[in-house]
Order: sequence, then C-alpha cells, then structure tokens
Amino acid sequence: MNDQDRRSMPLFSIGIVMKLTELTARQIRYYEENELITPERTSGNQRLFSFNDVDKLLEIKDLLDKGLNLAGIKLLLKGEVIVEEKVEQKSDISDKELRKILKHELSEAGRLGRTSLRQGELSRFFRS
Amino acid sequence: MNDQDRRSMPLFSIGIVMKLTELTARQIRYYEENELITPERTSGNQRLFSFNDVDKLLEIKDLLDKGLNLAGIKLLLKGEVIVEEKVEQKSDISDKELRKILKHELSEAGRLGRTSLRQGELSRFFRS
DNA sequence: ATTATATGTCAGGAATCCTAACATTGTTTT
DNA sequence: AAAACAATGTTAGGATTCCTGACATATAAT
Repeated sequence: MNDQDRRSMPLFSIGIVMKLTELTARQIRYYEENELITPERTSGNQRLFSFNDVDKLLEIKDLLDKGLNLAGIKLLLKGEVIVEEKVEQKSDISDKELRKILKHELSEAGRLGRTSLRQGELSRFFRS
Repeated sequence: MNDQDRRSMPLFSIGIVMKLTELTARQIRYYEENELITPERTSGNQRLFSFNDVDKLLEIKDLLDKGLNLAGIKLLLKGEVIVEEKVEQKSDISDKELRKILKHELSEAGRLGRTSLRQGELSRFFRS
C-alpha cells in the first residue's frame, strides 16, 4: 500500500471532518453536491472522508475566503486551470469566466486566527 | 501541534477501527474495559479513537496471536515490563505471573495473510 | 428587481453506536 | 471432573449521529 492509497482511504465520518475543518455539515454536503469532493460511502450510505478529501476541504475554505466561487474552485482543484496564461483551444469555459476565476488570486495571504487545522497542515500528519 | 498531538487526536469511530484492525466491536470494547486502551468520547458518549489507539489495537492483536493474555499485554503496553530479566523489588505482580507473561514471547513471527493493516504499518501513514 | 450563490434550519427516517445481560468455548484451578 | 476464568459471540432497547429534501435567508451578480 503506497502513500496515495493511504491518503485516499475512507476514514473519517462527517462529524470528525466538521471538527477538523470547522465547516458545517451543510457546507460539506453542498461542496459534494457541486462535485468538489466525492467522499466514499459506507454500506449504509454514510459519508466516509479520506485525508485527500479533508485536504481539499481545507483548500476550498481557503479559496472561498479569498473570494473565489465554487465554480472557480472546482476548476482549480481539477487542475484544468493554471494560474498563468493558458488560453486558446476552445475550452468549454468562456474567457469571461476564466478572468473571473483568476481575478482574485494571489491577494492577501490568509492570516485569520483559526483554531483547528490550517490548509497544508494535514499533510504534515506523521512527518515524524 | 506536534506529532504526538497528532497521533493522539481522536479521529476514528469504532466502525472504522473495526475495518482497520479487523477486530469486532466486542473485542475493542472489551480491551477498553480492561484498560488496554482509553479512547476519547464524543459529547454523546461515542468512542473516538486516535492513531495511537489503533496502533495499540494492532499490537494487542499481534500479541494475542502469539499467546499472551490481556493482563500480560497490558503490562507490556504500559512499559512496566521489559523483555529481559527484571525481577525483585516486590512488585505487585507475582513471579508466577511474570513467568507466564514471558513464557511465550519471541516465538514464531507473525506470518498470516492479513488483508487490512499489519502491526507497525499504521505508523507509516504519510511517510511520503 | 430578479436571479443565483452559499448557507441556515427543520423534519422524518435510517444507520451507527451505546450498555447490559446472557451464551459459548477453551483454558486454568481446585 | 467440576468449577472458575478468560475471551468473544449474540441479542435487545435506547441514544446518537447521519441521511435527504424542503424551505428560509442573506449577499452578490445580472
């Protein structure tokens, strides 16, 4: 079992993810509705989140704070948009949408007093 | 937050721990009853296990396979017994118990086809 | 002003977990 | 051998957590 496998193992219930990310259940489910994350389910249909999922949620939170909307975050998470030039090739997103997405990037660095996990912190789990 | 903090964060429900360790809920609760582990609880009294707890459970499973009993495993986990000589000093455990505990140690190495986690494997989580 | 986005809140039901009690099997102890 | 003990299974009733769906609300975009 390699690291990628470990990172994508379904481990956490939604209650724990709420604490780890300080998001509400409503928010987490809404992000799934919009396909920003796709957590596994138990045989009884309850969500089980992986480390990767939690990481994504922390990033989503971060980007929302910076003013992006879900559509933009979705594209960023999918890696279909680089924060450089990248245009042409009749992609299915309009120029306007692209500009909208990139408009806010790289503004103020996040410096809010958060008590739980900060983006990027989860990946330091167990770097003993 | 250091690694020890991370390792002792209450994260996993009993259902997930069952899958990770391939122990039954009955077994896990029984080990807690005997104070081999002391998982946290949610505000609603449901158990939440840490990485350390899961590690301990995997070790318990291992040692049970090797013939130790819970009393002996408890002492080993508490680190009050070294697998060497160590006697005298009117400890509150009898010589007989001590011999019983050490009797089986270091027998055959575990080589059973397990599908989930093996003892020691959990600590390799995220050693990218 | 209207629509869209993101989130809150509530309700009814389903899944998971809790403790306690009793059963079972194998191993010591008497 | 009988009784006691250790470890685990099983069952039951109740509590907690999670599910989806619907409606409300506040802010932002058109």
